[in-house]
Amino acid sequence: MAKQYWLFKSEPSEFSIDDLKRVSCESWGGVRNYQARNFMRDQMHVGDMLLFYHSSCPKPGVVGVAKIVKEAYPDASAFDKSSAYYDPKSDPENPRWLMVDVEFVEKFDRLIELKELRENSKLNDMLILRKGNRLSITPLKKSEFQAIKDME
DNA sequence: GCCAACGTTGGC
DNA sequence: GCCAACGTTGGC
Repeated sequence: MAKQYWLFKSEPSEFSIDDLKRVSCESWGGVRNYQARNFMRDQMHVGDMLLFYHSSCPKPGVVGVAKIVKEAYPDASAFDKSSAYYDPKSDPENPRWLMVDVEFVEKFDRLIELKELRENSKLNDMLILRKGNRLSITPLKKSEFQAIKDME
């Protein structure tokens, strides 16, 4: 299985690259979008690499790298009434929502801002740059992953 | 199965 | 805080 590449968005006020560095490994729960879930369920494998992106903050952009260390499994927060991610329609017998575990790899020496991503012609097709894109998990081409790493 | 209304996301 | 874009819901 060829290694695949992803971009994960996170609001740094909720969970930042520094948080991931501190805990080293985190279960990526709370995804409540079918497209993003399907990526996890159907295409994500142990060893895949991901770029960590900070969204909804003063300086959105890519801040580091992580990798998948556990493939999709049920997101228990969907069954937890006290959780902000509780979904009464997710049946424990047939869980609707999934999560993966990600492990910290590196924090970039600098933030690669959204503005710079837009200026890089190698990234013209990147989903995250498309207007109105709201997916929290998007696939990346290897060339895009590499191009962004090279911008550091 | 259509589609209007509504809620959420996320950049600015 | 605004607003464009999108996903989801629910009435019909």
